[in-house]
Amino acid sequence: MVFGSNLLHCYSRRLNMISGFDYVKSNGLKKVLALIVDGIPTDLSAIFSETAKIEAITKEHPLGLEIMRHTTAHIMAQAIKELYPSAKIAIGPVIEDGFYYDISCEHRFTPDDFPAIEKKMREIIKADYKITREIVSKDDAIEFFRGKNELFKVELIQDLNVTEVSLYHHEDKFTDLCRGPHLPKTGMASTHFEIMKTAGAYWRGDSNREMLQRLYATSWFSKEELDNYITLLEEAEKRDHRKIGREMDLFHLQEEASGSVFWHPRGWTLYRTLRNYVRKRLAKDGYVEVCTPQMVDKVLWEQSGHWEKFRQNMFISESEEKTLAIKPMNCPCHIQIFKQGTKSYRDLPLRMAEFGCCHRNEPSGSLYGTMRVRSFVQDDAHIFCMPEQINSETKKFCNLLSKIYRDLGFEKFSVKFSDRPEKRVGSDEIWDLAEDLLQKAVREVGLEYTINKGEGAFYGPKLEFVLKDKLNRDWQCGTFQVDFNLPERLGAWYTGEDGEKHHPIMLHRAVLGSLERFIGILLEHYAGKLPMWLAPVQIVVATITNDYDDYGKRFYDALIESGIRSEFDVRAEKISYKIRNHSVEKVPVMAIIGENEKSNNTITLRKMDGSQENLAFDNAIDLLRKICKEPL
RNA sequence: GCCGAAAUAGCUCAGAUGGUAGAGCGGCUGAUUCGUAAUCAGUAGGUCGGAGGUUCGAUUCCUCUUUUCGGCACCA
Repeated sequence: MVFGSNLLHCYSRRLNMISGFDYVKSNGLKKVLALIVDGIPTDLSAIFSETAKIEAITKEHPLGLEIMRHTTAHIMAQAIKELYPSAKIAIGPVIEDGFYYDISCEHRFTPDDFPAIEKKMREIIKADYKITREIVSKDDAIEFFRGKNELFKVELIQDLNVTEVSLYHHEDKFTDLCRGPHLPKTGMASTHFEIMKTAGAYWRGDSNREMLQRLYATSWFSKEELDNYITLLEEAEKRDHRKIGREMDLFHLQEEASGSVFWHPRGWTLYRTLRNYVRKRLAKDGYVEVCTPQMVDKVLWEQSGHWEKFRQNMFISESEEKTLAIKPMNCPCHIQIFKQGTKSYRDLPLRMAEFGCCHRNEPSGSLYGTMRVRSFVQDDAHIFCMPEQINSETKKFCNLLSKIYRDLGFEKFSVKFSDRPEKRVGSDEIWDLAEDLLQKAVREVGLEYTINKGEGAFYGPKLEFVLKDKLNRDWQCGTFQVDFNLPERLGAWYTGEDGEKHHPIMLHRAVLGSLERFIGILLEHYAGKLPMWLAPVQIVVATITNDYDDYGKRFYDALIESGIRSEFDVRAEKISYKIRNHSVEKVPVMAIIGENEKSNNTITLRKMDGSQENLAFDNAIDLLRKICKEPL
């Protein structure tokens, strides 16, 4: 049993109650930020039964950092209120790596304001205000915040389904609505914080409501951790695919084609290499590849439901009397192919793939390099099958996906299982069956997964596959969706073993998602240093002086003959200049050719990390052929 | 789409209370022929994102607009 109020203090003896402070003191504990009492995170000021199960939260405890950051968020709000008394505070939660506070204020915050706010925060920490928790009735709390003109707080409390709420006071300087727990004193908050940026954010995440100013900040217990975090951000910035794409001359974007990528020769080589690799993997798994129209009459989109559900995102065109839409997805077209002729259960499963270019009119504010574009190609396929084939197709897909991710250098990925949403089509029996089969199949493959409750597509449950990159960032790429709906809407049938007509089940699936986005992920994951088989230029042959150009040419010709993507650098430059040049371009290997090589009929292969080996001419070719081979 | 910021040479960036712009790298030309991440010299690049307005004069001030960046919302 946990009580938040000090009013109970006087009864504590008689009821065998003890306060958190007493507990800490009597157990000789130090540097305790908060407690966990019978499993519930609690302030040190709390009073609880002597028999309660207690765990101390220190800096080392996972919750310690979170609680400290939360208190720091309150301190930031207090600082802002002191500097800008008219500011109204909304919410200030802890997030990964820090916290933010949403504020409504006449003053427009800019980074120039940060030092003053930070200074004020340090003053508040130094003043070491006591932080106390108070339980008040909902009505009192509403009255209190209304009196302070904190109308966001009033709205929050009104919407809470409780009779009492807890307030946190920084002595008489500042009060916030909060569930807690918090540090006992502002002085225990770390001074290793930094306000990072401002941004707009809708009140309660609703785009119809007021846009507030959000101040993001980070905070750590030690300077070292703060510095590490800043270094990590800098590292991420260096890996930015837009920057690397420019440096490696892979692609560009420009005003006149906002949201579409201009792929340069090197970028397109990477693109084709990736696509060909996936093609081969698909072929091995019994997929067939098709190509369907770019523009399709509105009528088809009306049948599929896209016209109703997805129209704002579609580019529309016209021709004579007809309204056409540029396809945002391939699925309706694949059903058209399925529908040609008659299909029997013997034709199933039919795995139909297409690297079709899709266009979606994404909101301008969401565009981001090649990661979020308006025109893109997915490694898309639809598997037409019978219900009893869902299990084996799921397993087959999961195996394919694991192989592809591993080949591309992603060892870790997680799986989310999204089950039936509230708004859905199809009977509960069908959903039971689909979820059951899908879940059973993932389990049989041996993949761990988490449940994403109610997040399935309206037509069926789905699996989502999330990659972890070298900076430990998550990227949702793969998807596997069970669809009972579209084949029916668009009139796809097959003749079953029973001689009756049935609608096939359609499995929508992609491993990489959009190739544009995936290439962005690859570039950031590898910081541009792509594995040999993906590198647009695999090797540059560089001579030390022009005296060795003939010998170098022989090697270069042999490389080209072997299908290795090579360039030949015979500029009258120093070898160190050439090495720097091609290192910046992230070419994985250079062949260095000078007197030593020519007179011994050898080649020196130098990797980007500086390591190198000297090999006989033919052995060098053999080695390069081997290491340039795609992993199939 | 919303809030905020930004847009100057191919890239990274500097600059002027309003008098038509500058550096480094890169490019080009020449010299250098060299052994592991920048050889030297010379030279050419700009409607200062676009359109209007104020002004004798605007890249600079104002308005609109496009795009980009950071978030929010969106991501069937």
